[in-house]
Amino acid sequence: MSIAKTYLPKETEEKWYSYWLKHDFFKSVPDEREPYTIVIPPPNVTGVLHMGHMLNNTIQDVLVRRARMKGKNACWVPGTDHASIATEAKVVAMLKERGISKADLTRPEFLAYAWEWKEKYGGIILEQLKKLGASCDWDRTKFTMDEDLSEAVIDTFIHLHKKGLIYRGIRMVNWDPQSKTAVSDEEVIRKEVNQKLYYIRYAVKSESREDGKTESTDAATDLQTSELPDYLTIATTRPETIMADAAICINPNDERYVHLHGKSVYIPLIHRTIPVILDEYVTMDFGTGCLKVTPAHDLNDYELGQKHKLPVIDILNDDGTLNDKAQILIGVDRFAARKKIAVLLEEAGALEKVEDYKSQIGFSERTDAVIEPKLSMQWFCKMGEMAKPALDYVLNGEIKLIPDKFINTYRHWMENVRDWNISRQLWWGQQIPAWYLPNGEFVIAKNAEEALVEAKLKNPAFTAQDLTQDPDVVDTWFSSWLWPISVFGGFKDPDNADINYYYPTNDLVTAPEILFFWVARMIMAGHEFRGEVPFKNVYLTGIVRDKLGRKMSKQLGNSPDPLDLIAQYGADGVRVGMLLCSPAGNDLMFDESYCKQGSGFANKIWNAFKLVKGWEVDDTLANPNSIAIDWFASRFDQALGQIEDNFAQYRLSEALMDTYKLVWDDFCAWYLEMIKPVYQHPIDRATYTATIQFFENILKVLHPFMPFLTEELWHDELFGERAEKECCIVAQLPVIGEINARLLSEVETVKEVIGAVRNTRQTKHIADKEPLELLVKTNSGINYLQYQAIIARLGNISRFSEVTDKVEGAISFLASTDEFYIPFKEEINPVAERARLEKEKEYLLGFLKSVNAKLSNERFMSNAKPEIIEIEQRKKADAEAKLQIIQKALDDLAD
RNA sequence: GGGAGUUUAGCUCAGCUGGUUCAGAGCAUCUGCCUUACAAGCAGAGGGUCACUGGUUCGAACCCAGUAACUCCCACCA
Repeated sequence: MSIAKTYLPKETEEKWYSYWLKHDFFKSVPDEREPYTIVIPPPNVTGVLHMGHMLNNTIQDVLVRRARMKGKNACWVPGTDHASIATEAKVVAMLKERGISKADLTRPEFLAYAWEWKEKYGGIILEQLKKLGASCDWDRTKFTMDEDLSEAVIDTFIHLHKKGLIYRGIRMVNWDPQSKTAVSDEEVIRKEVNQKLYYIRYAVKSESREDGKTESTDAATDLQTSELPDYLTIATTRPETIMADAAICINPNDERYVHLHGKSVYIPLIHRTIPVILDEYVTMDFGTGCLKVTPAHDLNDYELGQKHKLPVIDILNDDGTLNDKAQILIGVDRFAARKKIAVLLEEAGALEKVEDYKSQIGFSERTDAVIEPKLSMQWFCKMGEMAKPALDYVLNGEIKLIPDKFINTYRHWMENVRDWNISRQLWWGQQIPAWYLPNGEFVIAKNAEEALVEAKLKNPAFTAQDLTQDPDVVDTWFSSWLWPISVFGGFKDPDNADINYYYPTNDLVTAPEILFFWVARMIMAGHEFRGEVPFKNVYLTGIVRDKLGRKMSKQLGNSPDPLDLIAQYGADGVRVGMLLCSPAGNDLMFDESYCKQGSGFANKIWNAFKLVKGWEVDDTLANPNSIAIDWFASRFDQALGQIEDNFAQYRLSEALMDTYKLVWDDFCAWYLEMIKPVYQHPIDRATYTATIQFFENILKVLHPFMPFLTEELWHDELFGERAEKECCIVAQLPVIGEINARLLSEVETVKEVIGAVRNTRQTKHIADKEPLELLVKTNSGINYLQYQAIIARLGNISRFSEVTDKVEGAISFLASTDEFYIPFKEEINPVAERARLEKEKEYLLGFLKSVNAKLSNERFMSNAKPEIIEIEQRKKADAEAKLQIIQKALDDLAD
């Protein structure tokens, strides 16, 4: 049987993923083992896999697989989020393509289409995750609109309403005229936009002039012909809202406008009279110092209007067109109206000037439409009371944020939390369980029947026909905040075996941008509904950016297709690639070359396997490699400790790098080269057995990072017969053994010797093939003869022996404090040799000087810790010893 | 405007309580090797004013103050 020259991921991945599924390795049911639980941040059903998902799910899979291999009962619950706004938008678009308008459909008809869409496309992203190797318990797959999850949403709504935490109120909301729904503050993205600042003149009503002189109000309609043009000028970016003005506000301290106190002005074009009001809110040196107050279309104006009891005139329809209250341009879209009104104002002589102006504008995260501040009746959830315990969990460390720099951000947000607008003007989602009565009251109930019962308590005469359910649905986050509880059925049956076993979950892996609207709210829900935290650790991943630091997005087209990457580099290669550049909590500058490095690593392992696989064993041979075996055993355990430590601190990319170097450098470049038999020669049994054991342990350590390759190799006959269910995925990680520190350190010196020999070959142009002689004069006490075989093999040394005196006519170097000589026929250039030695001497003298400076410094000696002083003294002795050797060499050279 | 973070080699990042020859790793680069596992390889080498300025300390990449650049969050003047 011939082995492929390189690792071929494709068949391997398909084969083992279905094998794992077939044997239920991802499946978890409560048992006596310690649980390890992760609930997936449910991707939108509309979603397709992007690089952010790749990173996020790679990390989760690494954590889950590692937990499984540490003997825990690992459970990773997958699922999707119904994403009301995004999905409804997709469904509306799909219907439009089919020539159907949402407006022509009844709610049940629309929902039927939506479900049809969900069934067809909703599972795509989960299928894509399988390509990555995600070891989710697919039998537990949940959807935020599953019957039981929806029921939990309704029940919690009722519960919170009863507690007085949910209320209905008029609020200025962020209105998305495109999706015709309110969106939360967090879903509004502010961008700087080039705009125009329009300076508009409002004629002052003359009859209230203090001189008593009266003027026809008509005069104000035409400023150009007015004899005494008496007007004020306001600056606005939104001239189309002047018809909604309720007042003009000036600062009472503004001396320029004292004459306007108590006056009224005419709104241009429609000639409605509005008062001039005084409030210090107005900044005198901004614009003209006169502010138009438009309570219906600006949050601050609304508050100002409340304060001054101004009427609210809403001139916009839900779709952003002007309504009849505007009196003019009725039915025209707000942006078209802006242009038209500028022309009209110009014609009326009311437009003083137009300036370019930059300002921040809110855009809907989901539809990218310009957000319209709009007054509307909405449902709210009070946050203050719930935020307190949720903040405490994080501050007292019951929930750890990784990295912890996010604690400050979290606290800042929780201390300034605002009530949560939970209603959305959509159909896709859980409909708000509120029924309105003809008298304007409402009842909250689980369903229509119970609502009627409630209604009859108010008035027995009410019938089912009198009840109208609120058409809105709850915010998507109002279902996903329950996710860690609801996926385990913790609402329907709060004492069931699953929730008792798996909850609280262990780690949550998510993006920092949803720390507030998802993570914080899950913590609130956890406290409110179960009295405990929903998870213990929150690992916050970075944003995946391209090399130029731009966020990867569809719009920019700078995001590679993850499935293409997997096809090209293999899932293992991509997983390694993602982790190589992903420090926790920091953004990662992703570049495809990391995946290349990942697949190169897979190939390296594959080739190491090929080498070992090709060996023939001869049982009659003695074991010449016991030192190498002992060394690697210690080195492996040492690395295992570092890896464990890095995992404990969630430094996944560090843990991967430790593993990478262990495999590539220690195992392949050093160990295998030490023990590799000469071509076509057999190997002894002891070395062979030890090597296979090492390899097997390496596969285990690698498995969480590279599940497919490791599983593939694991089943090779090289590693012996395995029962069908004995898979790498469920193997137990090796336990750290005793580490021989002396051996590790001596081998480091031996490596140094080999490096020096190789370096000598390079600089003296001696071919690698040409064997050399090596002599050592030991000062350190290291018994180099022990390492003779290794040195001979890796340095291509034909004769290695110890000497007691300096060797003449040889190339020399120092390793530790030991002197090494390579007898070499080429005449040594005494000038160059002297220069080399002088350079080294100079360096050592400088070094010694700094050490001595410390040691002769009284304050150092009295302040520094004893172990530090001891180290310094050892450094001194070491340097002095080396100096002596070099000085002697220099002296000899002078002779 | 308020808050947080970042700044270390060409790139991506470590550097944990201030103290080891502490200035590191991987990638990239350069040089030499097509040595029977791997050229997706092997061996070797070069590369840094630790953003800047000052301070504390026996000692600073690390602590403090200030400055600059970049990033994110929050609020927002029409």
